[in-house]
Formats: sequence, structure tokens, C-alpha cells
Amino acid sequence: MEWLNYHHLLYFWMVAREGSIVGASKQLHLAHPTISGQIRRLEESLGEKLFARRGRNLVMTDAGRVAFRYADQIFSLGRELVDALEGRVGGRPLRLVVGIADVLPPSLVRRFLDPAFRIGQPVQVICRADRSVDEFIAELALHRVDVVIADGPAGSGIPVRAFSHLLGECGTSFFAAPRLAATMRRRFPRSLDGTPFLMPGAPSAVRRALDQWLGAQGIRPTVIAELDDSALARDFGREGMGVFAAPSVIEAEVRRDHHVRVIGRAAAVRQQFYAISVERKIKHPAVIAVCEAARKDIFGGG
Amino acid sequence: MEWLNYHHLLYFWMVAREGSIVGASKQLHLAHPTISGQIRRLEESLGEKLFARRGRNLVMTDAGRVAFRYADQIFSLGRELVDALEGRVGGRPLRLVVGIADVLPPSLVRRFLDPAFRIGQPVQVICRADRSVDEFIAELALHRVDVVIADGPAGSGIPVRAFSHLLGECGTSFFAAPRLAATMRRRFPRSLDGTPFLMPGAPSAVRRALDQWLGAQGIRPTVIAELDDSALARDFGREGMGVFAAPSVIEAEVRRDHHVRVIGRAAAVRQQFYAISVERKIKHPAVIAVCEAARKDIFGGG
DNA sequence: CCCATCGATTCGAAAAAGACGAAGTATGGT
DNA sequence: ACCATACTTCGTCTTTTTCGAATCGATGGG
Repeated sequence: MEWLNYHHLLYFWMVAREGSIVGASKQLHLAHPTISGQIRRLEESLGEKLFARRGRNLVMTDAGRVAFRYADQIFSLGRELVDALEGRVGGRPLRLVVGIADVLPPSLVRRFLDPAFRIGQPVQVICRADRSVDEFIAELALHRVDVVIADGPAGSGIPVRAFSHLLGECGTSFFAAPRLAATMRRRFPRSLDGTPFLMPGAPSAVRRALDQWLGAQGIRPTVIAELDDSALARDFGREGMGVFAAPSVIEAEVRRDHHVRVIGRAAAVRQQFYAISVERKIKHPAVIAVCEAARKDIFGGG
Repeated sequence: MEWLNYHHLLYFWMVAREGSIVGASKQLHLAHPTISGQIRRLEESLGEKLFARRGRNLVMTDAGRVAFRYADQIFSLGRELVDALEGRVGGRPLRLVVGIADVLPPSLVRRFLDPAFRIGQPVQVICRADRSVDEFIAELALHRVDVVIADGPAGSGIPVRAFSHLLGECGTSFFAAPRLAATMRRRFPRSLDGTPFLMPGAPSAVRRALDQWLGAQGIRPTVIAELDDSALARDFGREGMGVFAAPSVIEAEVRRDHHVRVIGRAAAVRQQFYAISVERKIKHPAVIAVCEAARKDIFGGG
């Protein structure tokens, strides 16, 4: 039996996270050629290409995405291991472990979580995005996460007793780099037809709503990439590779941070955000703060 | 941030599994001094001793046991990763993934699982013992295991909808190496008082029943080790290190395989065995076979 | 009690793996 | 066309890993 080389896997994982070899080389304090070579070795030993070149960047292949999911868990466990051994098992300051669906935009998550820090007592928030929503819900049952923030309620697909609390909902806005946006703004949404489009990953609620809406209008954009991670989608979009969608509540941040323009809105494509917990009545004070603030401040006017 | 060396961890894990460096060196096709040295490095980088010498063997320290739990999951994920990438994701022959509580004696598990192979169609059984029972139940919810075999019903501790099917129950027998057994057989169970005893790990049903029974009789053995893994307990016992307990149904195998003698029985210490599944009515044909055979053949007469 | 055995450890030398910088190739923006 | 950026390839050098031989300590049998 031949063992997987975990160092190679670490490099692969870091490259996937950072989106580039150069980025990873900085994180790892290594020269870029080193990483390039080691990833090649990993691909050889696995017998599968993990990355494909897209322009001057790398994107994961299907096999790469599979490997990444596992790698994510492996290295998350590794960190837990050293944490556990260094004694910080149950940190004394109030701890809030949040599982986050990776389709959610980071800036929105940050706004959701912000109130947790303002509840009077010191609190340490641990954000995890290294599992799927279903897996997080299973971890909810094991009390390894306190709350899961997702783009839909806990489905009946998995038999865990969990309760979904609506944080708020809004429509969807479509964005593109300035050049592309200029040609698209007129005749929206018809202009989306045939346009390069950055699609959210398959098993998400946004994706379903989007598919439905596009189908109903008979619009068929050209899907040039499917991205599980919404941050990745916006990075692609910023580079002018295509149109992407994001919740209307964070329009301002998206425009500002990614230098893109809004080309149109679809109120019918509802995006919902839920906090999922084990208890029907939330007890964790930080989670209570998060839920209340979301309903009042973030979605209060919209 | 300094990264955990996963190769060192692998060696550590293998040594822990095999119980000795020599054993691990055979599995890994490496020289023993290599492993010895690499484990030393791991201990240095972690700042914790993982093994302590007991006679000419190694036993895990508390820190070692913590690390082992994590390592087990890490390498189990690693194997899944390469399996997934080699395309045997959903193997066509009927697959039965069984989660096994590590307090259960392997020989009993083998007898439980035997009928799964005799159901007419080809079946591939994947036994996993790399998580705790609670974790397995959570994985049940994710359909990553089909059934969990445990020494007690699914507790209400974790909010997963799961159903426990009693496979059977029996009393407990106490065993020891011949020499020790000879002095113990008279005046059982009083003779257990002060005797070196190999206790099953804390969070198991057997342990609770045993504690209760000993307490009721006012017997206090000297606990020289607590072993989560029942196979380990019997290995210790075989070497004459102390008395250990096992379910009465497997008396014959234990006597034969470990060259130990029965020193007494306690019918009151009931050991129960459950198959835990997501459905109330079991659908998986192999699981049905397992349950029926257990009730008829294994526990039919006793 | 002594000796044979088994298993873990220490040590220095040899082999393998990893890391580096320089140069090369492809891509995208100006 | 040119430059900037990012990935690759290549030859060399460094670090890590591995090995065998020798040693130490515990165990069990004679």
C-alpha cells in the first residue's frame, strides 16, 4: 500500500485556498517552483490532474475539488490536534463556533457576526467553512459547532433535529466589470442571454432560484465557471471574466471592494439566510445578538 | 505558524495501532530506528510525550491517546481521498459501511457481520472503528455509514433521529492468564478485590454496568489500565497483567485465542449489542441478515 | 543467577526528498 | 510590441529521512 504524501497535499490545499501558486508560496514561505513541482508529484501519485490552467491562473479540476474537500477536513483536524495538545481545549472566554456555508459572501457573514462581539462579555468567534452545510449540521449534533449560517433552512434530507431561524431575505443583483457592465445594462435581463456567467455551485439554494428564474425568462447565459466559493466568483468577475450574482443587501460592498458595476436586479430571485441551531429557542447569547441584529439592522430597511 | 508533520504522525499512528515500533516498522517497510527517531521528533515538535515505556513495550500517554483519536480520523480521510479519486466512489457491488464501537470484541463483530456475506449477492463490507459511537451516529445522518454496531442504544444525548435494534444480550465473564487465574478462581467474585484489573474505557455501557456491579458487592479491584479498545485489553490480559472482562457469548474464542482461563461469571452485568440505523424498519438486505442471524444463531441458545 | 531474547534507542554514514535561483514559456493588459 | 505576471523546467545544493551496527533494558527460561 502506497501512502498519500501529506506534505504535497498541504501544498495543494494551500494553492487551492489562495487561488495561486505565488500566493501559496508566500503563506508557506517557500519558493514558487518548489510548490509547482511538488503538486506535480502529487498529481502523478494520484493519477489525476488536480489543477487546470485558466489563463495565467489555476483552477481546480473536478478531481481537485474532491481532493480539496478532504484536504480541508484533514488539515482542520490537524490544527485541532495541536490545539488540543496545547491545552486550549475549552477556552475560557465565551466561545462561538460558527459553521459557514461557503456560498455565502464573506462581507455579509462579517456583518452577520459583528454583533457577537458587542454583547458586553469577551467572546471568541471561530468561523469554519471547511465542511458542507450537511456536515456542519451533523457537527451541530455533536456540539462541535454552535450555529450554522446557511443560505437555506436545514433540509429534511438529513435526520438531525435542528431548527432554522430566518435571518432575513432579499433579492439578487447582477454585477460585472465596468467594461462588460456598460454593454449589459441596457435590455437587462435579456442581455444576459449568451453572456459569460459565473454560476454559484450546484447544491445551493441561490443556484436553484437562479436556474428557475433564468429558465422562466428563457435566458441562457454561457456558464464559464461554477464556483462553490462566492468570494472566488467575485474575484473572477472583477477580472472581467463574466457576470456574477450576489445578494442585493451587499450591493454597496461588492461595488466598492471589487470595482464592478450593477447591471440589473431580480427581486424574484430571493436569497434567504438562516441561522441553524439544535435548540428551537436559541440560548447562546452571541447567537441571539446575531439573529436580532440581522433582522433589525441588516434587513430592517430592505 | 508551524505545521504538523503528517509523516511523523503517520508513524506514530501506526505504532499506536500495532502496539510496538517493530510491528509498525513491518507495516511501513521501514527500519525500526527510523520510526523511533521520527516519533521522537514529533514529540519534540508537539512538546508532549506520546508514548511511555512499560516494560519492553510502549503504551500511549494521555496526550498520545488524544493525538491518536485525531490521527485515526486524519488517515481515514486520507484513504477515502485516494479511494474517491480512484473512482471507486460508489462501488457497484452492494456496499455495507459499518461503524463499530471500539469497545466491542473483534471476534464478536466478525460473527455479527458474517451473515452479511451470505445473502446471495456479492457484498463488500467496510468496517470502520475510527470514530466514537456518537460520531458514527452523526455520520449515519450523512449516509456515510449504513449501520452502527454498539454496546448500547443510541442515547438521547445527540439529536439525530436514529433507531436502535437489539441484536442480543448476555452476561459477563472474567478472564486471566493461567497463572493468575489459578489463584483467582476460588472465592470469586471476592477474589477480585485488590486484583490488577483491565477496565474498559469510561464512556461505554459495559463500563457502567461493571462499575455498578462491583460497587454493589463492595469489590474494588486495582485498575492498572483503562483501555478503550477491547482487543488491547485482552492482549494485556494474555500477558498476565491483570483480569479483564468480556461478554460470555465469546468465552470460547477468548479462551482459545488468548490462552487465558475463565475465573468466573457475572450474569448480572448485562452486555447488550445494538445495530443503530436511520430507519425504524431496516431496509439494507445485509443489515437485515445480520440482525436476524444475531438473534437466532448467536444469542439463540443463551 | 546468568544468559538468550526481544524491543527500544543512539550514532554516523548514505540515500532520498525537498528547496532554491535562474532561465524559459504562456497569457493578458497597456 | 512591450511589459508585467504567473506557472514550469532544470541543475545544483541543502535538509531530511533512512539504514545498519552497536547498545541498553527488561523479561523469561534454564
